[in-house]
Amino acid sequence: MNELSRYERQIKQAGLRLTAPRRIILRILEQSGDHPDAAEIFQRAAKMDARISLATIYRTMKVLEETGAVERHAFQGGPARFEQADREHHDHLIDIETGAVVEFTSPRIEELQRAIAEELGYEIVDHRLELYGRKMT
Amino acid sequence: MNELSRYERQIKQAGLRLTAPRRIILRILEQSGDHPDAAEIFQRAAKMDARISLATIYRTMKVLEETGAVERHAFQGGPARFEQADREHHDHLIDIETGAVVEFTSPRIEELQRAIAEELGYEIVDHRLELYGRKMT
DNA sequence: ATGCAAATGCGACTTATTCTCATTAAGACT
DNA sequence: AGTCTTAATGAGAATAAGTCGCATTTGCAT
Ligand SMILES: [Zn+2]
Ligand SMILES: [Zn+2]
Ligand SMILES: [Zn+2]
Ligand SMILES: [Zn+2]
Repeated sequence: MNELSRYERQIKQAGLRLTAPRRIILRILEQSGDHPDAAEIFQRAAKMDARISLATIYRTMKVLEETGAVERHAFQGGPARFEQADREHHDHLIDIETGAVVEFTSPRIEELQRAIAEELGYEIVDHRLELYGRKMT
Repeated sequence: MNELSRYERQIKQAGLRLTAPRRIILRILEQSGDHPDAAEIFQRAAKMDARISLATIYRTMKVLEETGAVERHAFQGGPARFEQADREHHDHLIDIETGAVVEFTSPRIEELQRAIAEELGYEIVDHRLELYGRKMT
């Protein structure tokens, strides 16, 4: 009866308990192709188990972030948004008209960032690159 | 007696009133070489005129942002931080140990961003590039 | 099956920011 | 200088996002 998902295994390996709320939240993240915020995850979770509380969503997101299972983004002003972390690193372009989030990667930008930081005597631990744009006609 | 600063002129040209609180806040921004948040600006302003309220700081920062006099940054988690907008565009590296903010520019990254957005069919309206790092030993 | 610590639910709290509304005061016009 | 109009302010209430304290529940090692 061990049908543990990649994420469920990650939880256990971190010495954490695989509780019902965590299972549900992990399932939601696996199924989401978007970048939901805590309130959205809460709503989706409520459909599977109405007992789950918003505080648990926040706590779980923090735990998942710490174990490396999810990534947290804080786009312009809005609440934190999350996505699974098992994908290749990418950055985001946000459509300022529709709010749509487009993902992209640029090895050259990544390398330039590294070089810039190094020149300043720093080692990059994390970075954020967000482009805000509007569709060209 | 018309010793209007660049910013004060900007305010008037936007059809806004040049009030005492606005003068004070503008002076503070002119003198700050750092990236203060609303609370810090409030404290500095209180030294010049104790009547000024925090709500006015927030309102004024919004107005100044709209008139293009200041730029708003939202670094990792913390409150919004501001700086004058009359400088050359630059991005930021934040020291995760000390909180220090180092500024840098990279024409190559800027150009790459433009090219990426264009390829995706977008025109960049704004962007954020923040590096979070720790000093190399 | 039992026990204990970890995790949860709930509400209170915090932090950052915005809003409401009565009062003040810029700036325009005598 | 005095008056008027209305934008801007101060003070505090309200809101939004997230965290915390604590009694209760529950995963899971024994
Ligand atoms: Zn990147
Ligand atoms: Zn993404
Ligand atoms: Zn830039
Ligand atoms: Zn700067």
